Parts: sequence; structure tokens; C-alpha cells
Amino acid sequence: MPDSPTPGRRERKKAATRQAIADAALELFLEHGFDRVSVRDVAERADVSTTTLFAHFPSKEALVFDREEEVDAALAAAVRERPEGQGVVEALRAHALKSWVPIVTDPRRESFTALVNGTPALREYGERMWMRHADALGTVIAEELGREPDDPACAALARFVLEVPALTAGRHDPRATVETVFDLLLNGWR
Amino acid sequence: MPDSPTPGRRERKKAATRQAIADAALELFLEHGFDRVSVRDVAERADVSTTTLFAHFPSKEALVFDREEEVDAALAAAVRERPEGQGVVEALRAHALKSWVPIVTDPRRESFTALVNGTPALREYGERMWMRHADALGTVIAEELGREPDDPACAALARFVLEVPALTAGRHDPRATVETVFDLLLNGWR
DNA sequence: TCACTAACTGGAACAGTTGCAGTTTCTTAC
DNA sequence: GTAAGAAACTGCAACTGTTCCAGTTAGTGA
Repeated sequence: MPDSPTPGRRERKKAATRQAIADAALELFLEHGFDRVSVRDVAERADVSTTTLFAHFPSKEALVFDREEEVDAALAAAVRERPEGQGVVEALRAHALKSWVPIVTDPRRESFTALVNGTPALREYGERMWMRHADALGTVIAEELGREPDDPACAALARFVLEVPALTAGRHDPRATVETVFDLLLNGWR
Repeated sequence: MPDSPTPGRRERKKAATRQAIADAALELFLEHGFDRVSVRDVAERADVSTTTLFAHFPSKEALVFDREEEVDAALAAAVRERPEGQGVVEALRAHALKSWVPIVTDPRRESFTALVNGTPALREYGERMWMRHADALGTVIAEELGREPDDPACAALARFVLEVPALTAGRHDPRATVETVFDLLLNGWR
């Protein structure tokens, strides 16, 4: 949060435009379905040109996944600022339970989750974006453990941890699944 | 190999057309880069209409990943037909070392690998296609161990194993990476 | 040989995305 | 306060992947 003190009119208007586009998109997608709404429709509803829309979002799918920064930072923090003596895996388990599970199970997000899971393009885009954090997380883990930045075991751990949300998707008990998967990561197969 | 005995002229021609398209695509992609070649170019070179091209391949990316069947079958076989007393993880490790590593390290594939790894769209498409085998593999593992077909630990193991190729991409010693990752899967994180 | 049908064709159309030239609106330095 | 400069926005045309459609060609099987 570096720029709380009134970012100037221009930046405020820009943010407002972006928000208007995202809102229009979500509204239309939830009402008619992602595939039956064109980006021109979204732009129309938000009262901007499609050119402007693409100046704010790199793709149609990105309209749905607004606000996904801070993830890198949150992951890094979870690892770096873990309690004295706690292992990396345990720290990530705690982070998953505290930060991811509530999101998945939040009833207010139900329609949103249904939209994403019900649209292959969105689901895949979401997972792809999500997996982009793997490099950063792997590097942080390696750093924390004093290994080479591209240590294969650290890279593997990072990718495996990031698979967790995909593994919980559509299950009745996400919490239990998270526990199971982290047990596997910690203790190995058997 | 169910239809070796002369599949008839029609089927042979169809296969030839498909092959011509795939060949033309690879040739052009290797020469100019994936993004600088349009599907119309490919169709032109293969001397077919773009309509025909899309009758054989579901997307532009699919032109590159020809022939990727048998993967499900090979994975299932690796698990099911493992030696008496060998664990599932060890069986998959052996399969990875025997079947995947040689492909990645084959010098004849160098330019192909460079094309895929150098084109984000292709790399992501490849990984996505690859991950589609996760459900099947997870089910086979569960079955082999007498668990529920959607057992979370089995699903997790399947996804993790399928991440291995992605984890070896671009590393100087794929074999060592495979070993490291499977050690992690078998023994857990310390 | 003849009907049947799968493969192929050409072209139009649609949707996502980008480029471009020009306009509006905010910012900043005078 | 004003003028230069930059950023955001506009409208439109173009390109690309993909699909649709109506028709042609060429194996197939009776």
C-alpha cells in the first residue's frame, strides 16, 4: 500500500474505469455465461471502447481474475515470516488453510466459483496464472534454506504446493484434502 | 495396433493429408516461429483448405503435438504391470527414467524442444494436454491400491508425477532432476 | 454400375486482439 | 494562469484463430 495519499485525479479515474470494466464483465458473465458474452458487449456495458478495455486487461479471461497481485507477496511472507522452528512445508500448510480454504468455501463466492469451474477456458486460465507463481515461490524457499535459486527439490515443492487448490476443486471437504496433500508432501508416499 | 492390414485407400489418404499438414506446420514453425506463421500459411503449404486443417486438428497448437495417444495406456501399464513387490512411486520413477528422459535428451529433438520451450503458448498447451492424463492415472493408482477412485492422495500423486517433465525442462541433468523429485515424493520433505 | 458417404473445398462470418491516427483530459513547470 | 507534454481514451480497420455452410470430389460396398 505505497500510494494511499490521494493518487491524483488521473489515477483515480483510471482505477474507476478499470473497475467499471471488471464489474460490467462479471455482471454479464454471471448472467449470460462467459462464452455468450463478447468483449464488445462488456465494453459497451462499461461505456468504453474495446481498445480501452484491452488497455486495462490483457485478455478476455483476465477480466474475471481481477486483483490477483499480492499472491507472490503473501506466499513469500508465509514462508519467510514463519514461526521460529517451523518447517517450510508446515508454514505453507498453515497458509493454505488460513488463506485459501476460506476463499473456496466462502458462500458469497459460490456463483463466481461456479462460473470459473463451469467454463474450461476460465478454469485453465486461472490455473495457468496461478502456476506462474511457482518460480517466485521456489526461489523464496531455496533462499530460505540456503540452496541454489533453481534447486530442483525447491522448484518441485513450489509446484506441488500450488497444485493444492486444483486438487481441492470440486471436493466436499477442501480442508481435509489440504491436510492429506500436505501430509503426503511432508512424509512422502507411505 | 488394431488395423495394420491395409486400412483402405480412403483411410490411407486421410492419414496422408493429416501427415502433410503436420509436416508443413512443423517445417514452417521451425523456420519462422510459431507466432509468425498463420494457420492459413500452414494450410497453403500443405495444399489444403483451412477448413480441412481444422477437420484434422482441433487448434493451431495441436498441430505441434501430433501423436500423443498411448500415453494413458503407457502410464496405466507402468503402474499395473510393475514387478512384484515394487511400489507405485518406484514404478513411475522407472517409467519416467525409461520413457521420458530419453525423449527429452534425444538430440534429434533439440530444435523441436527449443520451439516448444521458446513459445509460451505451446509450452502451456503442452502442459495442459499432459495434465489431462492426471485423472486417468489417479484412478489407476487408486484402483491398484484398493482405494476410492477419487482418493485425494492418489489424485495428488498423479498430478505430482505428471509435473516431472515440466520440472526437468531446461535443466542440464534431467535424469538427476527426475531422481530428486521422486525421492521427494517417496520420502517427503525431510 | 450406382447410390452412399466421408473427405475436401471456398468463402463468408464471428470473436479476440492489435495498430493507428486523432481527441480529450489531467499534470506540471513556467 | 497558462501552455507544453503525457496519459487515457476513441473509432475504425485489419489480422488471426475458428466455425459454418453449401457444394464438389472420390472411395466404398452392394
